[in-house]
Amino acid sequence: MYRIGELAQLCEVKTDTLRFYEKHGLLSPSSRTDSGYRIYTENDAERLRFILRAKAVGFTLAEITELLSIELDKSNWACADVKGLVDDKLANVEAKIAELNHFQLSLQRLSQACCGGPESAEHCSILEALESSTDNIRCENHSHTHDDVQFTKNCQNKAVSKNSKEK
Amino acid sequence: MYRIGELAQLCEVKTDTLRFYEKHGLLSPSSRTDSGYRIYTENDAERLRFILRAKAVGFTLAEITELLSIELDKSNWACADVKGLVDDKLANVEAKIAELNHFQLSLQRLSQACCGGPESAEHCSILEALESSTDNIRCENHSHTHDDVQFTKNCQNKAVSKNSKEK
DNA sequence: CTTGACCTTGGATACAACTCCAAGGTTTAT
DNA sequence: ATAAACCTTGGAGTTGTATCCAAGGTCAAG
Repeated sequence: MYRIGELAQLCEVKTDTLRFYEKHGLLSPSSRTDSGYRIYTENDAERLRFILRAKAVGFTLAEITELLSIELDKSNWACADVKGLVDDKLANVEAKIAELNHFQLSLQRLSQACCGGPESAEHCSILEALESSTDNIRCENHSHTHDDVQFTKNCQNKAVSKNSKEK
Repeated sequence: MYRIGELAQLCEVKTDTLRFYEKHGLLSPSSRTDSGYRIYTENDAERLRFILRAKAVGFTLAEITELLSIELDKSNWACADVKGLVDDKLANVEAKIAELNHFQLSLQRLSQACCGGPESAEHCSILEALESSTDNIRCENHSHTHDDVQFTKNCQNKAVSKNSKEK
């Protein structure tokens, strides 16, 4: 039997979070003291751990609600139902990964095109790429020959001095 | 010169979005008609395209606000500043990818452990994994020998019938 | 009997990026 | 002159997941 603060500490969540889960139907205390304090059983703690594990693999609270309703009535559900939820989520996660991979690639290209040096950003390849089509990013070396003397000034060299934070 | 609806159509956003960007300081029309209609110039349209391109590589509106303030005052910023924003974002995106990859792996393991068949979920490996440590997921075949006769009933076989949706 | 740590409730706030609505004014086409 | 299509404003709603707050009740120690 735990009071809300005890369960919270045990599972490393905040009491607010437990009340939030209760309000949203994920986890209600099995009973209350006469004075109204929430009392959670070991069973409730297990349910909370179920929730937290499901969160840890990426499920949203809405999805966890579904999982919980299956969990409480297993015999009326098929493996197919459960696996369906997992596979839907997987597809969902993979779609997000694909989007982020796209962002990553674009950002890498932008980053590579820019010297990152202390020079004025007036001819920064990144800004230029954002000013026109994102597709054709060109290195600062040959993007602007506004000053032929500084031909190589804007690329590669200066970058080294600043980027000690690269792992 | 565009009215809000024209610019919206041109750039495939909603008029609400343009007003939203204005309210948040990203893009204001260069002028208004006597009756108060917003009037956007070609310059404004370019600025909008800048915003949309930045969004397309993953920047949030807050980050785009920074980019725009650099863009409007390039000579007082260095390439390092711009590249810094890109690299920060890149790190950010990569962190999210890492998290999602973790979700993906967990979900794949869960999915693989479950037959996905029409059998009762009473011994579903996915639910069992969520009931206890997420780490040791075992296939339904050997997870429960509560009924030796049905040893292979719960795995692999039935899955084929349902999963025609796998691409 | 007071202090401090705990608990209660309802409601507000936060983030991101819109999206929608109502009530009314303007423009354009017929 | 009137209907359709456009525009204005301020403000509310959405999704997801909490987090925080204020005003007050409860409990155990000293």
